[in-house]
Amino acid sequence: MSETRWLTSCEQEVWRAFITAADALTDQFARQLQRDSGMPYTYYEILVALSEAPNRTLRMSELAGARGSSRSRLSHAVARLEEAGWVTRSTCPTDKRGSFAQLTEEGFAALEAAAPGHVTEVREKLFDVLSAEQVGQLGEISKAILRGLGVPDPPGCPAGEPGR
Amino acid sequence: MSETRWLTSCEQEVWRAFITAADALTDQFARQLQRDSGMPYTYYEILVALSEAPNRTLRMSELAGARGSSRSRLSHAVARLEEAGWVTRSTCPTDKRGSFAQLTEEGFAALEAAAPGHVTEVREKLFDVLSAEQVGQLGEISKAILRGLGVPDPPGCPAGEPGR
DNA sequence: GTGTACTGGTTGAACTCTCAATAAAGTTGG
DNA sequence: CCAACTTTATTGAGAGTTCAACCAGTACAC
Repeated sequence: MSETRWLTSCEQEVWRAFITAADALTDQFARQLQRDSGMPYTYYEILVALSEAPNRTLRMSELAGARGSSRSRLSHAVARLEEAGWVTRSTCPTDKRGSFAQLTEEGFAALEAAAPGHVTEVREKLFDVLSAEQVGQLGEISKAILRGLGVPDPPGCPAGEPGR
Repeated sequence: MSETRWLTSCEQEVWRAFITAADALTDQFARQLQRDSGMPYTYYEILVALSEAPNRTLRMSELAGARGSSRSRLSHAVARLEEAGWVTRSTCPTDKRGSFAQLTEEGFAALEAAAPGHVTEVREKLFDVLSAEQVGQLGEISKAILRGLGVPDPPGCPAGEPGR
């Protein structure tokens, strides 16, 4: 054990600004979604993940792994989503321990209804306040953090592509 | 109402990397604190805010405002911190509606015990994985986001100060 | 003064998340 | 084959957050 390497005042400032901004931002999005679409942000993410999967279906464990969610959390969440009629569960025929979660039409409709408001919020509160250069920097910084945490980052846009 | 301005694929990638990184990072810190010091991150922040206040005392509303916490949340949290013996409450003599929260010696000791582990985590998982340039960029980006959200950012280090 | 509105803070219920325990199905090695 | 282990998913209790409702106490008006 060595001595604690304390933060310099500059680092402290950056740290506080970052944690405050990240927190306020996620809070903003969570509230917007809850208010306008009646779903927590984590549930929205589940619906998004399912909507992008082949046949709009994923194993519970894949769904949990897709974002850093625990199995337990997912069980509770999907139970709730099933109540809402947005997802159905079925057991895997080849491995009877496993469960599939599938997005229903209602779930997809709910997602489509929620998406515009959410995207608008992300654009206004994040991309509109940053320069193109800063957006690039933020991407690099985020990836560096993810690497440091041992989270695999998805491959992406090779810096210069027009996009969409 | 105009058309939704959707995200380009590059923007999507940055957005996901950012939200994932911010999430994983805060999660990491929250777990580390809970595991090693038995307190949630928000409680740690409350103790920090109190420790920096004159006489280690703040009005409940100031404490709530200091970070984006609701009054209700603070009431519950401080009630819990009082149970733990880390904070005491007293009514304001000039305005009998108001309450003061004051950090106890035990609370200060708990904070001092928790700080090194937390700071070490912040250094390893954030500052060690970024270049000095990126740290500066992250500071600017965070401040821009805060401005966009209407959150006043504290004044700071004028770019070039050695720090601490 | 009394009525009205506002502010500071607390409370309770509903909900989400975490952690530990559990059940059930699959895997491995003698 | 069967016992020990691992994996997949669920469950229940406990803790924190949110939202709405709620008391005081204060401020402003007439």
